[in-house]
Amino acid sequence: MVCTANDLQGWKDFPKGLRVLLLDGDRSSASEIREQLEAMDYNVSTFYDVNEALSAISSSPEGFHVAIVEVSTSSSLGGFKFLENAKDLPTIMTSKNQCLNTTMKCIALGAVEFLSKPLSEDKLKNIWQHVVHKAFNAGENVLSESLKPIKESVESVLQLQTDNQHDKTHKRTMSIDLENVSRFSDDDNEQSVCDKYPAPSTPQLKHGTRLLDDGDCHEQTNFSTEKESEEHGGECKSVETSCENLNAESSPQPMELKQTLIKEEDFANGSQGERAVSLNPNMEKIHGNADGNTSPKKTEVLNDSCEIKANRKKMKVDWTPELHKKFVKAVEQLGIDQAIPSRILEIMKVEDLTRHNVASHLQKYRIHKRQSAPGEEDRKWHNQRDATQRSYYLQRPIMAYPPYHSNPTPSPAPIYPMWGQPGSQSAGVQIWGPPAYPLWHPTESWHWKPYPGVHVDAWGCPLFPPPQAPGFPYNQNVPGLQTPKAAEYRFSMPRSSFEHHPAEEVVDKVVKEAINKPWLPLPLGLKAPSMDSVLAELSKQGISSIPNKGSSAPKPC
DNA sequence: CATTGAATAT
DNA sequence: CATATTCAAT
Repeated sequence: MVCTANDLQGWKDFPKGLRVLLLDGDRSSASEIREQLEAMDYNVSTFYDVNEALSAISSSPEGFHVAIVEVSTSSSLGGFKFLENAKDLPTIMTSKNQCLNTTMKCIALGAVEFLSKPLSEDKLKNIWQHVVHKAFNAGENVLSESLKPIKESVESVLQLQTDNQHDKTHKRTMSIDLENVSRFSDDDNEQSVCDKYPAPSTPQLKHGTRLLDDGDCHEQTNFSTEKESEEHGGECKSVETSCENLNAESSPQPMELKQTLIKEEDFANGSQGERAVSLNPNMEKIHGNADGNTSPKKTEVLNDSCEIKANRKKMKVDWTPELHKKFVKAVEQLGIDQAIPSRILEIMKVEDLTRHNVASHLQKYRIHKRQSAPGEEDRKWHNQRDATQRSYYLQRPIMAYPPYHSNPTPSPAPIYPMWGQPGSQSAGVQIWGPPAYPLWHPTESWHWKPYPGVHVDAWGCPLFPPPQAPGFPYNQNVPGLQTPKAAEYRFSMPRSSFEHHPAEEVVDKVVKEAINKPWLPLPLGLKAPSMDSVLAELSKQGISSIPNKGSSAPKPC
């Protein structure tokens, strides 16, 4: 998306050669600034006198893209004069003393930005944005010749992005893209805003975006799944084309930000396709499905008409296969008992995913796990009929009621399906570890969108429980259908744990686990004792009264 | 007050 | 449907 190395690459050269008019009465200051600008490969023309600068502009209207003008208290006249006479040139005012009044006046007079001195590379590096902004927001008629090439350049870059974005992401990601874009913008802001005062080069961005949501900014979602995590930094730049220009005449009360909010719906709906906003009418995202499971990339452009931009509220998370994969991986890594949203989130490291997002997905994940036979490869997303019917079936054996729940009624209740398995990476051995639950293969089991399960139907159908272990919930795998891992498990597991008696310590562990976590299914095919039997056992032992909850469950002798 | 999982809404 | 949001319990 906006931030990939490639994209950035594309951007990198653009500002170079930008023609900057520098007007500063203080020679040393001027040369200092000039150096900084030139360090960024900007083409700087220095002037020490307003009139000279203005005449230069008039004699060469297309000679400059942007101006940086000093407006010191002493010679303020010059600065403002320039501002008033060079309205076609995006002008950035600078001053050593940042008095609010001066700042406001500058802005009111049409300055695109006010930067307090000393100027730093940080403050200067983004000045090109004003140029782009101008290029896109000025009416075609007003667009000076010098800006056209820039506009074209930008357009081509954007177009490029679009084209390049074949990677991943889904179709409906468009909306997300938008998200991204704005998000990045924000980032930019944050960065610049961070360093002390507001020296950001993109004032418009600020208002535009922020105010709107802060409240729920956490809800963001963007993913470029994978990679981006690495390239964070602050290199991403986004073009902002906000519409609210600072009008020269507006008086000192810039605080008036009225922005147009866009309802999420706009995005949601619009994102379907037409919503491309924009600069470039034809910008759109392109799907590319290189390899089966990757999805297309998103792309976004912002429109220049005054309405897009900001609202980046929370868009829906698109659980692409990649993302889901990460999710699953995390879940597996954590193991069933630790797979909680916050942890999963940590492991996934997908920026902007929220705990809520994960929780929600986790919920779905668990549900699916529950429904599909525990050990297999997923399958069936479709025959819900089957799924539903079977679900109870499958679950029942696995459930472990806490002892006091005697109620033998087949309620779908407290079952905790093992949708996640301890350690997928750890070979079979691990299985024996702590939780010691047999692995069934949760992970892949969950076939995500891309491919429908293979032998799906055949699979965990409750109707065809594995011959060998009707009562053994973990063994529902049907021989031919399992994945290699599953098969492996099948062979190794049964052997040690069933054909022979498991080692004592193993049993201990398992029992311990079972006691500590009564909500989990009992391992080893054990069934929870019925209340009656428990009571009976207790009375045998001379215990007639039950403590009532709190106190731990009766140990399975 | 933060997290979790389930229920419910969109 | 797939996600998000809300809710009740920890």
